[in-house]
Amino acid sequence: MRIDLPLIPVDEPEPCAARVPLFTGLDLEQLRRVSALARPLVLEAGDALHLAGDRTDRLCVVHSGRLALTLGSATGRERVVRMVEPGDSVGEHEFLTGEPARHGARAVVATRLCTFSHAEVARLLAEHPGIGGRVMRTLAVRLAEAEQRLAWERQPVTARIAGHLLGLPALRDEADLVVVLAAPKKDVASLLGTTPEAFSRGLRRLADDGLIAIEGPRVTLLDPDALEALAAE
Amino acid sequence: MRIDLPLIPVDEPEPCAARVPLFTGLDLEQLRRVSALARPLVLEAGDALHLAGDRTDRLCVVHSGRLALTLGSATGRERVVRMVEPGDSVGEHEFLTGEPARHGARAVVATRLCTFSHAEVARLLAEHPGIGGRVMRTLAVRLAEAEQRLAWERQPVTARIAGHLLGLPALRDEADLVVVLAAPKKDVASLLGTTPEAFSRGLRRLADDGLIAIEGPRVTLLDPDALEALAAE
DNA sequence: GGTACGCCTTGACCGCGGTCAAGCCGCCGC
DNA sequence: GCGGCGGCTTGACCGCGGTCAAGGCGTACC
Repeated sequence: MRIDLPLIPVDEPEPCAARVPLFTGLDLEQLRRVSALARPLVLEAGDALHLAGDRTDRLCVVHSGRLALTLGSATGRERVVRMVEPGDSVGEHEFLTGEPARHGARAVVATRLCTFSHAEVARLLAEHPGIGGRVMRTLAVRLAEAEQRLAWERQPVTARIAGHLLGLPALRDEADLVVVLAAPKKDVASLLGTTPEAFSRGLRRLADDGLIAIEGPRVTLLDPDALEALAAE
Repeated sequence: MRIDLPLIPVDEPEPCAARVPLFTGLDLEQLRRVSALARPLVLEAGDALHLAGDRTDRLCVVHSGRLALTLGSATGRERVVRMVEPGDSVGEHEFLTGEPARHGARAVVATRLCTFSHAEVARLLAEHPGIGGRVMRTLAVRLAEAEQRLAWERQPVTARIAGHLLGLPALRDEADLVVVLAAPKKDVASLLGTTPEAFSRGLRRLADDGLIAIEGPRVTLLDPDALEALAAE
């Protein structure tokens, strides 16, 4: 279910655009003008932003929450290929190529975003050349991540899990590092290219071996070095 | 073994830069100036352009031949994650982020390329804003391809092979479509995320089922519809 | 010519992980 | 409360494909 309320008024002290890396470098006045173009959008966990094949004419920037981009055959066998984190954007491919969306995009937790029409983005790009450079860098980094995952696919599930856990933002809890899974386990499993069952068993094995401790979505990294060794194969 | 001869003199009727999509849109005079900056390079099959971790300060455009970009652990378990075809370039990530090369790059057939220093590329980007857009689009398309492959990884080997064959440029030979594998089979296997043995068996099964005929690297697509059905899962 | 090497194929084995099924649990609505 | 549902876990099964090994074949080099 979608709600179309302007959650982030443009006359807030900090314009919404200021929070997204895409627009760093713009001065305050420019940020206000950019923010004025944004149309806010709120998704609840499970809501679809769009489906694969949809025609979309908006570029979306995530402010809080998280989107899963899925790809797959019509017969339900879909896979999460990327997570869109706060500060990230989605829809560059459609903007740059004019094609319909190739991913499905679904909120895995409650998510707030701002959307910009393709025409507005094109104007922003023309007026502020620095933005183009940031788009390029973002795309290059995403490409590197996707290819990294391709190379990981051949490794055993436990190694992929270890690598994934190490890549999550970690909190210090006394002597231990604690991470929180960014999405329901079935989605994390899909992102890692496996099934919920195998993911569950993989976590289990790491816990049995004393490398981690599991409490729901919270995972304590008891032995980061051993996890590194596993992930590096 | 590398040879550093200027294979493509800058005073050729058609400047070398004219052949690469990156520079389409520049006029003849601009193309000549760009081409004057290029340093040509020739690789034989098997030669490495650079290894993972190398510091590189050049962006390379492939004129003919083909590069395999590999990623993987130090222990020899490397995987081909992308092929760089004529007209494509390699080194954008390093140019945009300043990091050392994350892929290894190796010629899978004899390959001619032109290289540009990062400083020259930066100047070209600043002077010709249109190039930036093409870089973005190229990166977006590569990203889409990488994510497509991620989604394919869960399918059986024969399905991935079918999809790969259908993606190759096809020649008409009388009533049949014929494609030629772009690299030694072991490299194609790696690109598809499997082993030479499984790839060989997969091709065999498709041939036994009458979908294709194999003559060395030449593959005749006897039943494209059935291949499509397989690839679509 | 002979030898050696790399690529490809085929065979045999077997283990990881996908699949199906059942059970548990928390959450939500009635 | 109760029932239903969806997410997660665990168990059992087994098939795909990874691995090791051997052999054929083309090619390069001496």
